[in-house]
Amino acid sequence: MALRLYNTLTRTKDDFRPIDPARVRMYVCGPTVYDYAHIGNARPVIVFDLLFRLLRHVYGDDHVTYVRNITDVDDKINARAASEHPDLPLNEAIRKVTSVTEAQFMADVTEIGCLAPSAQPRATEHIDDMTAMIERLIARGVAYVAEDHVLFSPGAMNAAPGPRYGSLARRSLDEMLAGARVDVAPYKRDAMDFVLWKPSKPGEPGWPSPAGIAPLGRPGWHIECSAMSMAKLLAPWGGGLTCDDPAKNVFDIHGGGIDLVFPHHENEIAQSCCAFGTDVMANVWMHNGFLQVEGEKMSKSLGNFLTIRQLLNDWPGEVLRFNMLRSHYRQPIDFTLKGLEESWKLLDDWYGAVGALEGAEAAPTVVEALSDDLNTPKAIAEIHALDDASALAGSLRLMGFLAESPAAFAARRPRADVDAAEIEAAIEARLAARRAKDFAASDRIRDELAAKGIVLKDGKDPATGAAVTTWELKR
RNA sequence: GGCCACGUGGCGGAGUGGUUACGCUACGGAUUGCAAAUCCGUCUACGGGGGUUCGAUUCCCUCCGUGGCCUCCA
Repeated sequence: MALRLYNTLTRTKDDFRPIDPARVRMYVCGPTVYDYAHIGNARPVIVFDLLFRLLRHVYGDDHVTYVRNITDVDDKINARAASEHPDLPLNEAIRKVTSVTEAQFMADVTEIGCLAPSAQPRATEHIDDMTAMIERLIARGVAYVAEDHVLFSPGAMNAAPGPRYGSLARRSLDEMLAGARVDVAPYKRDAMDFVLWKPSKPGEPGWPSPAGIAPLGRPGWHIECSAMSMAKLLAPWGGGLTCDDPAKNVFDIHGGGIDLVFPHHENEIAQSCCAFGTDVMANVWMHNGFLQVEGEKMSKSLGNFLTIRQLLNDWPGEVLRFNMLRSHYRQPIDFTLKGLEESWKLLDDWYGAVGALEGAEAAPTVVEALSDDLNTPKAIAEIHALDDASALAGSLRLMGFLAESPAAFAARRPRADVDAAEIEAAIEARLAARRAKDFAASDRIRDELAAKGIVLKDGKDPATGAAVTTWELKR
């Protein structure tokens, strides 16, 4: 069954063929660890986790390498560290902020059903790779030193043969210049030049600079992904700066949010392609659409800024995950309470239908839907069409659901403020009244419980035929 | 201002140049002492206006609306 993926680079949906048929290599831009991740951040994490699971299903669990980086060098981290731990030396405060935030992120995404990537490199662990790459870019004439900065020149890149700057975003340099709104730093030769390395301010974290620059410095944002993808996805297979074979310096899939297309991914491509002499950095570029909350863009000023952690207080992680996958990953998504309720109901139904089935296989129809550029709405429709509990369980597991027992999932419904024994007693009294055909009393008891939000479900014991009543809290 | 997406029935949400996706809700039936739950069934759509076509929700143009990006912001 062919896997087809939409490629932002070509704007077409094509059959996916890994460079190494036995080894799929994927890189996804991960979080900047300065604060709780919000639900918008969760979208690419969930989407590419699903792709990771599908690739493992198709190619085998041990034949997919998924790298998701952690950005731990950033101005926002510095600012947060300074304001949160004013008593500590900045570097220590930064370590504290990044380690706490990273642990929180991992806990959050684990709870929404995401497998750990094969590797999660931190930017600070790959500074040497970045400076080596920067040296290479200078040597190749596409980067230059100015006032202790190192800048990449898209103009120089486009003056040479090879890939064009702007081909991912489909914008020419002229168009970008025409749209530029921001003041151009004086040390730049050209407005489009972007920073590879910059000097650290006093007190900021700093590392030995490349290109003979004396002061300590720190990397620009884009170079880290070029360096870390090289270290984790090229070097282990013979690629990297010491390899002069362009064919070994390309990996399969690069993913992230659609807002990263420009400038982040465009710049990554420029850096990696110029450093390695390749035409592409990765063969397939995948981008997930943007997320809104209750029809509005999420922002702190609107007061609708939802962190994953806040949502997990009220909703099971699988409900958040399902709600996210109800829309196709490239479409915009509107995250709403109504949608979460509906998602929870469906998961409840499925948990009930599946029971305690173990080790089931996914339905071919579901795998096929997912193989068509992760068409999750179609996959969900196919799940609805299944009449076999085993295929249902297998299909849901493939998508990262059913991680807990039906009982554990059912217990996630809030019922803290009700007295179960009291309700059971009322139910017994009602059953007695019904047996006595005292329906007025029976209905009164039911109404009283309903007023407390308790819904009764009448049934029969399949063996004895005796009346049995269960209850749950109204949603 | 420039560039780029998206706009489907009460709601969510796929898809397609001509034949009811699917789900939730609502409604009808079965069931029930009556309900709830369950099962069966039913209804409503393709933002506005032009164009191409035998035929467009699907292609093209335009307008409106929403959103994204435009050099360090996920």
